[in-house]
Amino acid sequence: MATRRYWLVKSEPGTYSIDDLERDGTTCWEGVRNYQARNFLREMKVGDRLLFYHSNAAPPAIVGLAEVVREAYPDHFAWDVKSPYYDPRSTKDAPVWFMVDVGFVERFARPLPLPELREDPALEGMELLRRGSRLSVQPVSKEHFDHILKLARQRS
DNA sequence: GCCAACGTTGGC
DNA sequence: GCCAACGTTGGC
Repeated sequence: MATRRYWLVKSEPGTYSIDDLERDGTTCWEGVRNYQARNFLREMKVGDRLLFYHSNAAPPAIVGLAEVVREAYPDHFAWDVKSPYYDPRSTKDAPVWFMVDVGFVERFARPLPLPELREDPALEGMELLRRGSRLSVQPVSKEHFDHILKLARQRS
């Protein structure tokens, strides 16, 4: 069996929040329109863990945990002219964009705000913390992932 | 609301 | 292939 991998995915809470995922149980992760992020989506395996990050929030924060429940398949929103994610380059015969399905695992009792993460030497080198980092789907090392779970469970 | 950083587009 | 212009992301 392949080793489980770890990722971080961003979502604006006004668009889709961890509370929405908790309510829905599972959802399709549509709308990724960046090639590097897409390639990471396609590497995901069922059971991989996802840190759920709220971007454009005050403050931005890692707010919970999700898991991959279905591996990459074509993002049909790209075919829908009425969708904000419509992209005519993607066709049913040759899909360009993909999505996975994700399932709710937990909402952290203590969200981890970005400024706090930036100050943590144990997270040095994490993609999220790189200056100017905009990647909405990114791999996370096991060391960083484990540390973040530990932080989420600490009493403040 | 501002703007830095980044990815993409398209002229040449 | 270069690179300027543009649109978007996302922190602040």
